[in-house]
Amino acid sequence: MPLLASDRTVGRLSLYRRLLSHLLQEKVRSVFSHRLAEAAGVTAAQVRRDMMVVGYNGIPTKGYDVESLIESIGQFLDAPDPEAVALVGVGNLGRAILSYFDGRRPNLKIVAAFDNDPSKAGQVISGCRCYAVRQIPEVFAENEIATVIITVPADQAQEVCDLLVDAGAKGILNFAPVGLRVPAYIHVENVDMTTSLEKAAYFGRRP
Amino acid sequence: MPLLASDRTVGRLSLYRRLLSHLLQEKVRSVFSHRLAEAAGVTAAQVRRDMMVVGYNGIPTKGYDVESLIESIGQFLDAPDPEAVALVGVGNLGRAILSYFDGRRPNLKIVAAFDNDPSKAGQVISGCRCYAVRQIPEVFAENEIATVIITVPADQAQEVCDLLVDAGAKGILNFAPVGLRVPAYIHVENVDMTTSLEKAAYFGRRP
DNA sequence: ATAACATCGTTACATATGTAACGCTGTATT
DNA sequence: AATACAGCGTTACATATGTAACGATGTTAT
Ligand SMILES: NC(=O)c1ccc[n+]([C@@H]2O[C@H](COP(=O)([O-])OP(=O)(O)OC[C@H]3O[C@@H](n4cnc5c(N)ncnc54)[C@H](O)[C@@H]3O)[C@@H](O)[C@H]2O)c1
Ligand SMILES: NC(=O)c1ccc[n+]([C@@H]2O[C@H](COP(=O)([O-])OP(=O)(O)OC[C@H]3O[C@@H](n4cnc5c(N)ncnc54)[C@H](O)[C@@H]3O)[C@@H](O)[C@H]2O)c1
Repeated sequence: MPLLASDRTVGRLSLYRRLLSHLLQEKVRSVFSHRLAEAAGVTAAQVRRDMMVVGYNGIPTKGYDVESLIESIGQFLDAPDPEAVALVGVGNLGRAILSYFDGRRPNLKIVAAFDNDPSKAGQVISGCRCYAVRQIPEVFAENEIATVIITVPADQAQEVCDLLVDAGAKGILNFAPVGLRVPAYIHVENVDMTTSLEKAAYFGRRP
Repeated sequence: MPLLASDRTVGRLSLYRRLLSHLLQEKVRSVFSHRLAEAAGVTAAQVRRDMMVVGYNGIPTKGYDVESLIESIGQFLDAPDPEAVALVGVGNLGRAILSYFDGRRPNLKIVAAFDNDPSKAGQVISGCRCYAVRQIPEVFAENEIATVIITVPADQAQEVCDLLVDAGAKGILNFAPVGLRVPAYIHVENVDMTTSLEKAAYFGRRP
């Protein structure tokens, strides 16, 4: 299993897996690179090339076996054991995300939420328990949390980020519209909705 | 003003503008490519190259004038007149987005929200009026809406998308985890949070 | 005034990413 | 059993994107 996979490739693999899961729900057993490509919005060659990365082999005239391909992508993308995820900032967006991920990916489950609003502590929102910010170190240690989601106001994001890194976070999904300063070994994935909306408007205008 | 700008370039320009706005709030008048690059997480050469695209010229030893650079990027990215945006699906995520964009970008304002839940129609949420789905054509025509945000459940997204395209949408920001089928001249910008979270986890694990 | 210097704009180069071509493989059909 | 063929894996190619190098330029200090 090669350890090399580009950012883009990982993104597509994640997408393929979701599409394959839908197919499985519809009792589809096998799929050709063409069809998977069409659903993902890429070329068939791209799909086949991505399969090389995960080391999965299809069968000519049969295509890919949906179930075992999901399994293979999982082995490549996921950690060996289910992973615990934490979210910080139980506001409008944070609550929406908690409800969205509730029960969605068993291997990547949000098990703890943190907020500095005292009234949040102790609550259970969308199946996720809320804690005070000062409890981050202990909860992270108990659950071996390495992946976190930041949904606090922009002016609080860096401060919160530092706490999370100290507590052992390695991968950060950041929704605050600020560039976080982190050590080199930490990975930050930014979701920038303002930029996305401006891109939609720009390219919608100029085809 | 060249009409060529890659997806990535547009994304960075949008980011630069936000960073520059922050600088302006702090009364910073001018900025060097190095500092802007650092804040954006790119190289100084990248910043200078991007400035070529918008046709803006800085001054050696002075750098870029913050205020006029914001103006130039705006002329490049934005439509000549303020643009109206619509959102469909006033649920958990939709409401969070309405509150987030409320009064943020004057040139790109969410003026209408749509939902098929009758109790939503007539409400005003975060300064945005809600309508029934069947009112899409008239409201789009009245406000010349070309950019839309889709936050309906996945199994409703394609249907809603078709309505929006018929009503004149050109740029679509899609939060539903499905690949939308649209005519070639329509631009779809997907925000895929599941993929983003899986990427954060994957690259956090393997540096 | 002029020389020194930091930064800019631009061109040339390097890497990353995506596309297409091609031979191989396994199934189905006669 | 032989043959046709559709799809796969792989390699080679094309394009897109990012990085660095270099000469031009304007400001500041002597
Ligand atoms: N709402 C959206 O759709 C949206 C879209 C894009 C980006 N964002 C960004 O996401 C972040 C959250 O947005 P929101 O709309 O949910 O805001 P919000 O104000 O509704 O929620 C923020 C939450 O963070 C908590 N908080 C504040 N400081 C904290 C701290 N130091 N430690 C822990 N918790 C703290 C608050 O108590 C609150 O519950 C912001 O940075 C915003 O810019 C939001
Ligand atoms: N909540 C999140 O953080 C999150 C994250 C990523 C993606 N998403 C995606 O965003 C979408 C919305 O998520 P949500 O959590 O807000 O769901 P939600 O159920 O809270 O909201 C959906 C809203 O859409 C409305 N709706 C349903 N069908 C409609 C139709 N045909 N026309 C108009 N309106 C319709 C519903 O009345 C409801 O108000 C989903 O596709 C979800 O997968 C959500």
